[in-house]
Amino acid sequence: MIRVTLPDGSAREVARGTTPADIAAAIGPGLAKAAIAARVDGELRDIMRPIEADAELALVTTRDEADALELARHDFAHVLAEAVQTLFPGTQITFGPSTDDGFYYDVMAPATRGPFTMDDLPAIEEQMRAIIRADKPLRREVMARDALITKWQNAGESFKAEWAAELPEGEELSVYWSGDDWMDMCRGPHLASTGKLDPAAFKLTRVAGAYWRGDQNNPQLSRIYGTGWLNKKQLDGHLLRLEEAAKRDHRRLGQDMDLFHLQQEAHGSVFWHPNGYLIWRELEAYMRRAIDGAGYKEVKTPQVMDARQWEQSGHWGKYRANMFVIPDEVPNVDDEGPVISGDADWMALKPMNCPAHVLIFRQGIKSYRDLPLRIYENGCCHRNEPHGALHGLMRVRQFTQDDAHIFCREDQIVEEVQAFCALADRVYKEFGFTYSIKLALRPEQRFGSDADWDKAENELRDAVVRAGLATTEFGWEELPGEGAFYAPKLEWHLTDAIGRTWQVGTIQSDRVLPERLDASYVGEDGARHRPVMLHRAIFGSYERFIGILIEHYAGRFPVWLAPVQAVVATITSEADGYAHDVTAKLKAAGIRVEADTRNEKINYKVREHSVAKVPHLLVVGMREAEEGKVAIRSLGSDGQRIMTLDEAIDMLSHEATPPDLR
RNA sequence: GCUGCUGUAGCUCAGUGGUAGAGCGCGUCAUUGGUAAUGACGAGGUCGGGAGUUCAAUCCUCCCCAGCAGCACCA
Repeated sequence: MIRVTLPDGSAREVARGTTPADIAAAIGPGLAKAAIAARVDGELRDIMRPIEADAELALVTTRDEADALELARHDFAHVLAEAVQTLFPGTQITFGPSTDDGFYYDVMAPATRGPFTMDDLPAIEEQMRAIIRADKPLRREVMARDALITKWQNAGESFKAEWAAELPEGEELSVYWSGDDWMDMCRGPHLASTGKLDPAAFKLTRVAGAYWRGDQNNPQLSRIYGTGWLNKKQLDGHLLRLEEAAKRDHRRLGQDMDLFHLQQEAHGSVFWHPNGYLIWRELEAYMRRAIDGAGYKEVKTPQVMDARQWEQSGHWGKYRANMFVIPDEVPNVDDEGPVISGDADWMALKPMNCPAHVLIFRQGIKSYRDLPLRIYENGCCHRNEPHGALHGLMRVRQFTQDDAHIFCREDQIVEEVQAFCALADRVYKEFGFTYSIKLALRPEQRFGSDADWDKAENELRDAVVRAGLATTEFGWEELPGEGAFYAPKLEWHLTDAIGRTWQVGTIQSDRVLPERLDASYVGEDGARHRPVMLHRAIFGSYERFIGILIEHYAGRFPVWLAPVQAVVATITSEADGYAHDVTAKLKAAGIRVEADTRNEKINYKVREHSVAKVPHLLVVGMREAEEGKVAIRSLGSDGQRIMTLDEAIDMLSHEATPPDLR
């Protein structure tokens, strides 16, 4: 007999090999029906898996949503794989986990056909439903590793065989049977049968290529994605959320609101339209006020530098594949087009600003009294990114960073990092973001001794602790192996209005580049010392940050950022004169305002400016003209507020004031 | 860069082996209307680029470019 302790503290003596399902049945028929899995000593397990020793047992029901979703999604993935193999014999299966909103399975289509496409999905979905309706029991079986490898090899499942062969020798591996005719190697757990899944709670969403084991050098498989839930209501809710997110897509809003465009002749580089560039200019002005107040000096450095400079900084060796390289020569003017002689020196567009900032530091002789020296630049960089990586404003080939480098002494690092934490905190809050901070620790491939890394990691950790931000409330987390090769880094992850996260800000300490580029200062002792260089950014890049803001605000920018802050719209042409007066006064008060005196009905104008997300619409007809008032209709509200022109100017001026100036 | 899909008017999209169509937008005219689309008329496209098959290609084939989704990449 073994002793099983339940969450309420009660214990039961049961025969060895009793299953959680047996215990649920013994407790009551309601629980027997509701229980879908079990936690045995904290580990999630099949409800039909026998308990072999004394244990703490908690039965899992669909009310334990996180566990239930995880189980269901994992099962959906198995059902997907079974369906694909049933429909397309010869397909090899590989790996199929659950995801944040569903599941996927990577399969290798049989050689007789190409990769799977979207067109295959409806039939696969139908087959999955058939498997669910058949309510096939999911049975766990333990097999010897070697027997399993042989079995996979015989079945022509080379990927599965390869994988099993990498698991420790002599280990027993579990497989799961779906009925008696299909199995997959899997650690589990699973629901008791396919019928526990809701056939209306999943949808296959897309097909994409994915490399075997995530390695570019391996064969590419077909990854079939699905979204999976416990019931149809959850699925519908999820699909609705996806639609809502799609409406916020910055590429769509960028076009609708006439903010920017991209075109193939300059792919990966943004054409900013007047409306979009107004947002940029406001952000730039905001950031200048921020860095001026925080003791930074702004600089501007060359776009193109000689390759020798990049060799010295190390970029030529490590980063050249992503650099735009240009010959320093006058092109021929023959009809055939430019020919590169091969004799010219190479130059390159800067992919980063750091070396140029070190070169500024190196001009003249710096004293310890000059430190910390904080050099800021709205630095326009070019990086030749893999074409498949480009994405709207989020990943571009030309971008402008809010980039600064702080040159300081060892003993100033913690203080500087702490000050940066405070600055970043203020900025992110003023844009309405919450955030978490993560510390990316030393990677496998790195420069420097372990002692140096201990020191560098401690400095960053220390600063965040002292800033009081290293708490779970701020999502503090340490990420082993994620640091840069020369230094650990702190990362700021923003959470936007609909709960998505974006990594933007960063600060990292660097002792490598000052060494390579021979930056030094004269210390109190009269000797030369190496400064430490802190690389830091808050927006990350203007392009990406604006993209994030568009999605965060769903295009409804706060007034201070809105490209057009107000429109004065007339009801009849008799009010045109008054409308122009109002517009002129608002302009004089610094409001970005336009007059709409077109020959259109007020309904039309209201609709158009609402769709364009103009924050305030000032409607004027003869009534307002005679009384010197305006009727303000604000975005997001149906009503109107009648007020005098002076009151309106006060209100708009206040709202149009950037948060840091209020 | 890899796999798949897509590329037709400014935008969203139909469509056909015999040199193209809608809605919105744009222009003109009428209308002066009180809070989410007034009506009529009109202009506008060498159907992403190149090559091939064909009497004939926007449509079929091949190559290239770009976009989308995912993968890989993002010191």
